[in-house]
Amino acid sequence: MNSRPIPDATVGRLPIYLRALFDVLGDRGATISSETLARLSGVNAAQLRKDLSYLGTYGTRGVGYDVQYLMVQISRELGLTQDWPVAIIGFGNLGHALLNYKGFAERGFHVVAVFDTLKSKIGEKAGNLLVKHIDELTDVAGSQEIAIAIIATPAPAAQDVADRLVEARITSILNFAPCIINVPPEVSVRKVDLSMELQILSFYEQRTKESPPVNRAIKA
Amino acid sequence: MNSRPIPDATVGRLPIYLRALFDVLGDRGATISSETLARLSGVNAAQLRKDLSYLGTYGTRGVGYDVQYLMVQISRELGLTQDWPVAIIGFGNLGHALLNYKGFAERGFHVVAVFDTLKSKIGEKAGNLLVKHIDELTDVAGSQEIAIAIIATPAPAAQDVADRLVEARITSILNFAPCIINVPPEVSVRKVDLSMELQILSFYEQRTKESPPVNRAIKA
DNA sequence: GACTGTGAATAGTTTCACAGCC
DNA sequence: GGCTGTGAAACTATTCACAGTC
Repeated sequence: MNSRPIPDATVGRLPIYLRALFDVLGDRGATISSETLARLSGVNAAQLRKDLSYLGTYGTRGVGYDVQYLMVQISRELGLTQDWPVAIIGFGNLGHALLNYKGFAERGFHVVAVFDTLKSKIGEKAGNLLVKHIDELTDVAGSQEIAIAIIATPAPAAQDVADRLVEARITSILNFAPCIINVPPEVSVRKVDLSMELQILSFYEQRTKESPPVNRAIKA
Repeated sequence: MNSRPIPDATVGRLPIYLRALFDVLGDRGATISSETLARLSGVNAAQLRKDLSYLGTYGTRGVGYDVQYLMVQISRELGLTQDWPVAIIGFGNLGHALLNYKGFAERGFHVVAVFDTLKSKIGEKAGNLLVKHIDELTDVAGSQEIAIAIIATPAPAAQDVADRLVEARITSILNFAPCIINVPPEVSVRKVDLSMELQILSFYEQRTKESPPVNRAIKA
């Protein structure tokens, strides 16, 4: 079965598989079994096979998956065969860290513009870019064909930034500000909330302290 | 129904509710309906009510939830009524951003130690702390009773750091390095992978470009 | 009348287990 | 024999719809 809808849960794991394949990438023509790739990815082998089966029939029974070929297929499915120009809004500590993060370029994400509102930051050097005022967003986004933006501002500014992003016809937003932003339904938002992750850890930490240490595999 | 197991999916949403309540926090005794709180949190009202019902019976029919009281209950459930000393391993860009992130302290997470391996970084100022060599991890973690650590190193160093954390009896790890780390089952790990989030956005972005713009609410 | 709490229904996800192919 | 692909089973999560309470 090859045709459409790939479950959201599967989509969320494809980048993990891709990373694992990248790490294991050896000779041309090397293959990997579902068992091995699953272990490297921290999932169950049956789940890995089912996930991959949504993309197509890329394995060979009795042999496994061709590493290179599988990487190409997953990349294509994720839309990583093209370059994605990305904008970062907010050039504080987090904005700096994101700009310098090597993992983006590896996957075809190129930061092509950095915006802020603070007078003091406008014109500052950001890698080989200059920080622009957010009023230039629509112009720059249009001319550079930016579809993806990263919000790295404080929470109070996030909704205003989101509104501007929507106006600039950006359709995918990664939000690091610790708040919910409202956007029209055709815009995709993903949220990374740093303190949220710690709170979830705190929950399980407390649990294991209360009762005798019991395994806790955490998901989602 | 009050007794135990709170679903993982619910635990993952409690911090969102807490954030929304915090934002709406007004007068003493103010109440909020499941409808309103759900909207602010970006979830369905029935789901919110079911989630809260796992914690106990904290609402009043015909009225809603007392904002302050509900915040206390959620905080208690998440283990946020105590302070959590936290260590950051890796003092690069991301380590800096995390150290300066205000959202942690708000929820009782206090960075009490920062480690690195680079000679040049040891002794450097990190807020009101000094960066220590990772060899001191076990000593410091023991004396400061650190239970939670954040890995903010490059990927190749992450597994070694994780092993040291386990040895230092740290039981909760937030991993920002783009790789899977192996730990014994009694240790909780959560992973934040920045480029993974962009890859998932890329998938949905590509989808909407292929077919006429269709709503895409993304979860997981 | 307004709004919560929750069984029942539905939808989605994971795991099992094995047929089918190399 | 080894390993994939996948129906069926088991489990988990979400949503509906309404009885119960203020």
